[in-house]
Amino acid sequence: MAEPKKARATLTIYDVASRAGVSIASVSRVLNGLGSPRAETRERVMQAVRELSFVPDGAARALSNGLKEVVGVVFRRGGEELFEGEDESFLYIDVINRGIEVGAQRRGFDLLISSVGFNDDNVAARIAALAGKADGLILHDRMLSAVGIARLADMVPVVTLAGSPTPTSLNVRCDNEFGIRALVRHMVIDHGYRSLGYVTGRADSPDNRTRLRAFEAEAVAAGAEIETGPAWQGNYSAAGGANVVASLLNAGRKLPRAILCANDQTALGVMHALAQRGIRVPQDVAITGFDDVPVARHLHPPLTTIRQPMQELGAKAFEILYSRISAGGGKPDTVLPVELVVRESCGCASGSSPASSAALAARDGQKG
Amino acid sequence: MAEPKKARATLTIYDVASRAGVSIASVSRVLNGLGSPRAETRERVMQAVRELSFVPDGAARALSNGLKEVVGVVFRRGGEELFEGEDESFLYIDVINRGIEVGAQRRGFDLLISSVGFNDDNVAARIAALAGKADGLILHDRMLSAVGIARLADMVPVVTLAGSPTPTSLNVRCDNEFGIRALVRHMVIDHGYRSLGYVTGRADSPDNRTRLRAFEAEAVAAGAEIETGPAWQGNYSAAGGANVVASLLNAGRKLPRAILCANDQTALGVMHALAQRGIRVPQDVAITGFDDVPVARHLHPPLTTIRQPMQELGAKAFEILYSRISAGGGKPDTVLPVELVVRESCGCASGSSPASSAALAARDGQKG
DNA sequence: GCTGGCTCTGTAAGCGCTTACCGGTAAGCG
DNA sequence: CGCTTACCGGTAAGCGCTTACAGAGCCAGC
Repeated sequence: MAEPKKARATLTIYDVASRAGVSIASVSRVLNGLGSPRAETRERVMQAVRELSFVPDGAARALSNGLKEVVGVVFRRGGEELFEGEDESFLYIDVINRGIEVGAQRRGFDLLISSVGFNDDNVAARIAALAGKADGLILHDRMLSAVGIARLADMVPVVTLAGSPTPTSLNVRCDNEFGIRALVRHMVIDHGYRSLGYVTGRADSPDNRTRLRAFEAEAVAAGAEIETGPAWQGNYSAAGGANVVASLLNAGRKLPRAILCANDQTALGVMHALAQRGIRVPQDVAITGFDDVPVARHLHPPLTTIRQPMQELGAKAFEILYSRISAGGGKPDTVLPVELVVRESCGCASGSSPASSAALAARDGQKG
Repeated sequence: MAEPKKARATLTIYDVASRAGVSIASVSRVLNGLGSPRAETRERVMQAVRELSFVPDGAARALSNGLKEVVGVVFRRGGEELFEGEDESFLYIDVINRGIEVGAQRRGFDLLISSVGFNDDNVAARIAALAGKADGLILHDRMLSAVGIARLADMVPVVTLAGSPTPTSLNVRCDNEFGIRALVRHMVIDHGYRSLGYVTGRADSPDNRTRLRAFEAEAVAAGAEIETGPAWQGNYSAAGGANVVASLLNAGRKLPRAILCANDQTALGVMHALAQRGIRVPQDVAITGFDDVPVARHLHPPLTTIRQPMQELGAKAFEILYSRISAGGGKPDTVLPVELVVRESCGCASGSSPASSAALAARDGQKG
């Protein structure tokens, strides 16, 4: 305590070395557990490190060994008109990020995150700046055009989420098609609903297109009537979902018996709009989501949805990026399985068994 | 397009310089907008940069000018037994982080985030590693002991959230006391509830102690009966809240007319437990939260709570850290105002005016 | 026509770390 | 007892950038 506090004039490995009476090389070796320093040497270094509260500078380290141990993560922040002024839009993004973090920590990496506003101007510049600070980038859905991604991947390893691989970037996604098919089968075969609607996500999302196509194909195959088209265009936000219902109703259209939503947030908005008109879920209209975000189970009624292993998705994305960083190469497109989560918004009773012929059939279909 | 792709053998400023036919100093100056390069020089550099897809290395830059433009953010991830196996626990943390990010972006900083599991062993080491990669750290509530924080602040500028300043670290927090007082007054004076319970947060949280004290003081002042004690000990998680209610009920205790919860997550758990027992909110028991997390308005009934300007809290924390980084010094303890948000869980009717004598009185009390 | 003063550009010295390489010391062997 | 072998530890050369300093043109003025 008599120790006069070292002035905040950056402490370096030289300070530690001189205090311990050894060379900087020894300090470095002790700190990194390399070589085989004598016990005494090690102890003196550790002692000095403790006394000085020394932490090696990450930038210098990175510069020296060419590895920053940082992965950049870019995602889109709210942006479009917000539902009741709030930003629930980042719910699922955060779950994925958590997964990335879990994977990263296993390798001593940290996450450098940067969210992009919907109408930020200098997006490319910001992402480039981030790229300079990281060893690789993970891009959430819809961050950049395919060209933009390809260009970016020229500078730094890139993994996209729920997108498509480019010649230089890798991609990880969930099995959307299977999920939608399971949902449609549950609604049509298990519940016997004959008319289905589908509120889409943003038109520019690959995931969205895949889901819509799967919906149409499976519904037709199951012999149900479907409603789609411009009136059913949502945008992955709760506000988008609410809008679709409001417009449909205002136009005097009759709602189908069941409405599948492109994601849980959309379902949230749809249910909200339905509740405002006094339409009951699932008695009048059954609703399903997609994602299984944390709040899905807390809705009234609890939302039947497709669970994407989002945390795993993030962890996988990191692993792929990591192996690309350290070894190069890597599988261009990785698909993760999804799972039907039956709750009550589809019309199933609380606590009833979710095991259904349709779900199983869909699953078999996937396997076969 | 004939251009053979530069091999991924890190592109440097030298490559750009030789391609543009200028020196590396000129490249650097152009990239940073320093000096006054001739238009032709600038153009040639930019051209080369574009052609090569060059991005300057952040580590080298940081090493050279002593600024990484990175803030480390540390927070605690779920950890305790999770409510229905999910991690809603990071809801409010993410809002704060978003605020930090907004502040950071204004200064060209990015966020390096690292969450700490509840029983991770090497927490101090991980935080130290993070410190090495950042210019400063923002620590969420309950990350480290006061001693640990002080030690950390020896190495790097530190700002804590909802904690207390130490001789070397700064702190930013919300006005908990005012919030609790406003809530108590609303319940006792506006609604006339005579018996109040308070489900606490984690015992080791400064915020929690402040809130509990304010609750007791204000309730007594308002002439209400209060219930506290070990049976009311929560832990800021939904599971904690649910447990308190379950234990109380199992012990045959009668619940007070109104229950204030240490935060929204706790309230979520309490309401869930109440619903399972068939106890109605707010008819049988009124509930309030604290935080106003995004889902609070989507609960049934919508949750009356205290809105903490969490995003602003984050932004403020960054600004304070930034000025500390660039200028040193800084206000040790910053307090942000909070606001009563009246919804329905307290017993107010949907859409009724929140303006109340109690809230205003409490506000006046604060001003005076 | 030559010099002083400007402007722009290049050279080189670090920033704090890792690590290849080499020298010194001690132990092992003939 | 002298030389080899092994083992530690120290010296110094970068990693890719910024920037102080100095040099090279160029114009204006005497």
